[in-house]
Amino acid sequence: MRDAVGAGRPFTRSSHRPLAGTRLSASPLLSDRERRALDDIALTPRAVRPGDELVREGVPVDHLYCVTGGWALRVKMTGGGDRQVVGVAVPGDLANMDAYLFGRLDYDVRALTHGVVVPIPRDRLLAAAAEHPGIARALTWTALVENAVLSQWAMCLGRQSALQRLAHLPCELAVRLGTVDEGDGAIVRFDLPMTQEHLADALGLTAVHLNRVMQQLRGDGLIVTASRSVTVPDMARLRHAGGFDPAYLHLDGEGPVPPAAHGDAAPMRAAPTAMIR
Amino acid sequence: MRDAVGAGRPFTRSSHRPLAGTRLSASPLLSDRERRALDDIALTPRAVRPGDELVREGVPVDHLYCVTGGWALRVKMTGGGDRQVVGVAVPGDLANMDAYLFGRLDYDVRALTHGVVVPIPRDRLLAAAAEHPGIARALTWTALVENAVLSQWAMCLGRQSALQRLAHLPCELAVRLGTVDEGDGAIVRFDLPMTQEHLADALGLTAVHLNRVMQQLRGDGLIVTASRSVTVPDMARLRHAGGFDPAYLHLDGEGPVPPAAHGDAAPMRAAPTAMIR
DNA sequence: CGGGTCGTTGACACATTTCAAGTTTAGTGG
DNA sequence: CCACTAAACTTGAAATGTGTCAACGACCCG
Repeated sequence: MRDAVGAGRPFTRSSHRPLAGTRLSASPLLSDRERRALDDIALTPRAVRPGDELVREGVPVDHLYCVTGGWALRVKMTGGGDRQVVGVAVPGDLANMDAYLFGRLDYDVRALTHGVVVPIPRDRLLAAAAEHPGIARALTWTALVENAVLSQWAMCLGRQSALQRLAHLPCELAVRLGTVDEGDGAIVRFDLPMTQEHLADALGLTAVHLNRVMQQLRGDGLIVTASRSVTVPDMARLRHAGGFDPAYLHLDGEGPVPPAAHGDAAPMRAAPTAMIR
Repeated sequence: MRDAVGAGRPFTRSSHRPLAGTRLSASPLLSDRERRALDDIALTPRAVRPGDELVREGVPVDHLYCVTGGWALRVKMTGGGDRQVVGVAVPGDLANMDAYLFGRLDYDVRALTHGVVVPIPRDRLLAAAAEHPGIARALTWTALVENAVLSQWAMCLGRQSALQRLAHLPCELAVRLGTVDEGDGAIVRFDLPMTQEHLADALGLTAVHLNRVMQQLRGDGLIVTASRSVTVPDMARLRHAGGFDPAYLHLDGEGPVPPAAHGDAAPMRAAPTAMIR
């Protein structure tokens, strides 16, 4: 049984490599030189607290925020005031890629937990991408993966039952957190700082109904929930219940490019959650 | 009343500029030189017929397909065999951007109508993007817009009623087709070659229920449907019903970059549908 | 003219929402 | 460390939007 919280290599954040361990920086599409160039333009990490608004819909942003510790949520508001979570940023993720090319975003980003974000100035990133093709490529890769995740969410929202959706989400998160490798390991535990209301907002459900469905999942022994973490006794069974197939996450670097990667093309994995305080 | 079919400037496809009019090629992020480089690597246009499968889930692809005429749908299948449309490609769109960096895709792409696609070899595109920063940037832009659209769909699927979703879709399509500019013009008509079943699959509904909701929209005078086209008597009213705000489409080039664009940085607009046969 | 796709209807089942309490848990300040 | 308060989680009963099943009608193309 692996554990995303306690275990994992310690998350070293020498101030010279603020992006180390980050999904973007760990991309095999980057050369070491490019990786360094990225670290060079990153600003000094900033602590965030639960509920902090990193980005507000419609308000100009000129930084990309790379979440190196804690979680953040991307949220859209419907005209009627309903909330829909359209993205979850776990350690290693970019919270607002769109800021790379869009002046203003059409969603909010809020910190879900205490955490750390590394701001990356848009203009310097644009310059870096222009100079280093690998950076441009890694950014596109990131956008395309987000795309694939959103497509999957759309499929779940449109065509799966509440139970399937709720089963699907932890499967995805476990993989993205690096808690479980592609093979469906046995018993897995990880932090899940989302409240039931957050989960409902992500899955297009009511908090009330989500609660009931979650009880069902618990009753079936598919998940065990502690205070703010989940244990999955049998990953294979949960995956089956949620119709989960990790292919869409494109973890295997089955990319087209026999990458220009030389040096530390380490297998990508999210940095373990590094809370503040 | 503008009309996307009959009207519009004729779609000239001099074999030397196969991508002219395309969203990618029209990007203000491209210099003329880069635009030419794109055209140079494009292969000769290929005619497709309704139902043709451009891409199949899991099968390796090494071309991006730019739809220059007709429509194509991106479709994901659920484990239980249900269909979810996760993307609509109208003339000017890339049908399978992910092929740029992913070996295999996690969705199918099928031609919805007779049409024309311009294949772009992945490896040559990668090389071109490495050489021309503007191309890399335009590709990322494309991916980010797709992202924004998917987020919006997720919000609709998760939090809007059947009626709102059905009202929302034509609003989006009208804008993407260039049938209506940002301001909400008055009366608008355009081709909508999707069957009710396609629409249902896009909106996460049953064909039966979609039919009923559509009757409601018709009854309210919000849309008028002809054989395979829609007329929107009052765009503002339909937008209101669907909670549509075009901001997420990022049509206004409110980008960060006082672009390197010189020369024909024409306002982007989809090429009018150019059917074959 | 015929066959198949597409659209339309009706009656009914059911998943999910709504409303309106409770109960537990976590966070905060004394 | 306890008390207190707000946030999170549960529960029940009733309303409703959407799905299901099954059939029929209209249209288009060959």
